[in-house]
Amino acid sequence: MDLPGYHPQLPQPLVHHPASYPDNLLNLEGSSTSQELKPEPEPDGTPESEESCPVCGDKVSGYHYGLLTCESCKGFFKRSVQNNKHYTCAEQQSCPMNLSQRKRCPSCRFQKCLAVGMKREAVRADRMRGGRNKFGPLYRRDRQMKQQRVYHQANTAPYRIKMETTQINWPTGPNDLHPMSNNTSASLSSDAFHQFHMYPSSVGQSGASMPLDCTMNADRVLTPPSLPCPGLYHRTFPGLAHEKGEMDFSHSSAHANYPMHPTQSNSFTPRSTPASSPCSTPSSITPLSQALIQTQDTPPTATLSTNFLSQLLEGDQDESQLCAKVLASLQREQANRGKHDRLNTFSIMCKMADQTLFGLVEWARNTALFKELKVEDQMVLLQSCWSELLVLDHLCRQVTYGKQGCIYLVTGQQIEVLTIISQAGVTLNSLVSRTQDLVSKLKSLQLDRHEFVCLKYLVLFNPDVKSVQSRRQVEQTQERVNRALMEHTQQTHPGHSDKFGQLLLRLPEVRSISLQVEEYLYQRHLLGDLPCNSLLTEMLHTKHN
DNA sequence: AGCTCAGGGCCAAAG
DNA sequence: CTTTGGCCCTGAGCT
Repeated sequence: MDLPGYHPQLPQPLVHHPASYPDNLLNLEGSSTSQELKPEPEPDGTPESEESCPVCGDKVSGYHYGLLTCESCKGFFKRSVQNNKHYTCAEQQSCPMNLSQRKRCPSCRFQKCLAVGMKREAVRADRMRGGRNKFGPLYRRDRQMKQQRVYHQANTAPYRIKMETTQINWPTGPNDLHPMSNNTSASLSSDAFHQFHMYPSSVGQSGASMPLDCTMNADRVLTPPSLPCPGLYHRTFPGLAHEKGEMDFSHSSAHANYPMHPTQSNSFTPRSTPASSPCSTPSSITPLSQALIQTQDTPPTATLSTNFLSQLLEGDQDESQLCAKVLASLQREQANRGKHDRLNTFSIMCKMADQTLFGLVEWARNTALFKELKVEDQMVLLQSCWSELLVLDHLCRQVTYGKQGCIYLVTGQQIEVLTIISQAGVTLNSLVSRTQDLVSKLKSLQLDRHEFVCLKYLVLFNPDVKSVQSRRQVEQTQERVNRALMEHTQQTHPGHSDKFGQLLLRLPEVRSISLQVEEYLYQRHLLGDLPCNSLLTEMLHTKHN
């Protein structure tokens, strides 16, 4: 990836680089990618013919350099690699990529090609024509699996449920639980998040139920739910009780070996948020402005303190409250829906992100330094860095609570990374992988809470954002936070003189991941997969407009 | 031997 | 002039 230089302006969550490419190609590359962008797989047994290119959305013409792409992107990628092109983006490396705009920015197009999984090594150095490359057998296996999937769909129609953009089948036997089995093929790989929950005890019998609180081990066996705060998830949780066992967020039993949030409490009463009822918001008030307005009256939590760093930390969010708030919102959402109108997993993830985002806006608005800015500046800064803040928030959660090999959700639930990697599509896999790599680096740096908050500030107070009016003020805040971070790392890690630099060096990757997240979400948004009138969609719209 | 299909080349069209 | 993208050729691997 062509990472942007460090602009403390830059972020979301999930991603992996297949360790040994050929073995992973099957589910992670071609098929899945195309499916990620495609509303419905074709039931006629020739799904590829109608799939859309994961780079630009055009019609695919076959497998090219690792995955199904269109002829145009095939040619573009080939020329780029053969001629050793080095493109530069005139914007912020986040140009929209679709059929009509793919020619505008070759830099972003090439980056997207790489991001979705096109392989440089598949372009022959010797330019020899014809023949088969080393990926041929994998393409074939992938295609076979797709056909099996179509066959499977046709034969399990009564148990088929529609999940986000794909058709998901319940497994019908033990073999179906294998990652390489038919039901985990292309259609499933579009989004890991609706796959690793797909195995309730009454498999195939209850299409409406979608347990979100269970993880699966490497052998695809359903394991007990992994929840950090059992009380929050249990039926007896205040405000969440009596939602019936079929509720996705409450039917699991509490389990003993959950990590606990250090400040976990069951007494939290969820506040209502705009995002909890997005469609009731007046059209003239956008979710962001509403979020800004709503938090306007909250008392300042950051008072000028002698210790600048402590001041920065004062307004930081309480993880357990956020967790409860998100859960409550999701519970309400599901409760308001009919039995056959449950949110699918992708929508649930979007709701989680949306609530998290709202919390981040709330955090920003409650900080003394941010309050000093004009509302217009607050808006543009948040619009510029929201996804980076989400990524940083996710990273912080992983470093703080995450267990090795697991992704820790804001709801306290955990997902095994291997499960995602074995089933997710290219984009999601890439995101999960990159994010997990970053988590490892940050863990090894022994990042503490002060440092995370500083990174959030550095990202938020970005003087390079266009149309910032009080640029000098933003710049000064950023410099001040920068100094505070440097001094803090020198004090807490005197033997690790380069920790400060190492931390800053992680920010370009945060930005790069965030851009990939935005692009992925936007594609899903174009397919109508994102909940309407949410803060998340507003942010996506703002950038793409 | 014939078929498949992914990589490479060609070239008109577009910019 | 360069870049794009549709079309066709090639040839290893498969049946």
